[in-house]
Amino acid sequence: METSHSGDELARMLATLANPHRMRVIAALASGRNYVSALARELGISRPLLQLHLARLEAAGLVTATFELSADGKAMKFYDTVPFTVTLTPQSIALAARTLTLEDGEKTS
Amino acid sequence: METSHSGDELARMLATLANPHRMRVIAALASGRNYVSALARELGISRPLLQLHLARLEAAGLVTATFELSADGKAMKFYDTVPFTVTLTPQSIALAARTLTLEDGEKTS
DNA sequence: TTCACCTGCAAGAGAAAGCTAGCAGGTGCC
DNA sequence: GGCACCTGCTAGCTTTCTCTTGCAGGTGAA
Repeated sequence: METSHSGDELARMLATLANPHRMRVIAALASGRNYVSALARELGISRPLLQLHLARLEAAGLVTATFELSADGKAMKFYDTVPFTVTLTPQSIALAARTLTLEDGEKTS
Repeated sequence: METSHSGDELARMLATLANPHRMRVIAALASGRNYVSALARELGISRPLLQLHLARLEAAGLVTATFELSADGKAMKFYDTVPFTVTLTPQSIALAARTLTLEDGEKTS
């Protein structure tokens, strides 16, 4: 399930993974799905902070969210990891760098 | 030449790679070593800026620097890429997350 | 109703990253 | 000397990231 990424996608993915909290979130979800509040308790961080990191992980395509109703009718948002495999080498980075957007005047249209 | 990294090392490596300029530096050096000023011209960025990024890349262990004297006696700093292979999966991240430092009271000594 | 649980959002402060401008040193060649 | 090239450093601004605090909504159970 290897995906070919554009340079910008790869950069955003790496920036997203390069954070201790988000690494721990991936680690926690890799051993089983969970919902936001329980995950916050498990990781020992505040729920708003976790939601911020989950939003970034989801934006980078590293986790997915599913809304479900618990047995007693509570609306709960479950998160899962998205399987991915990215191999980083000088060559793979050189390849991705070819498709990087010019941060300045990108749109020529 | 795969290295096993601590969680902190991996995080710093990812943070270092997650930058368009630094990706381009890796790309440029992957096709051949070069010295600072020439590399700055090739990439179209200012020399001080490039030096900043090179320092970060070197700190993350992704490039190495070698001081050499050119034929006409100029002191020139040549940079090379360090071969590396890092495979990123939810599992590998979960493994690295186990060795993450607690950003707060890390030293118990 | 009150409590315990679930969710979402946003303002504001503090910390870190990114970049420029400008200074310093050196060499060799005309 | 003056110019062209090489290197190194840093003060200071701007932008981005990170995190807390505090508010809003909802449900079911005692």
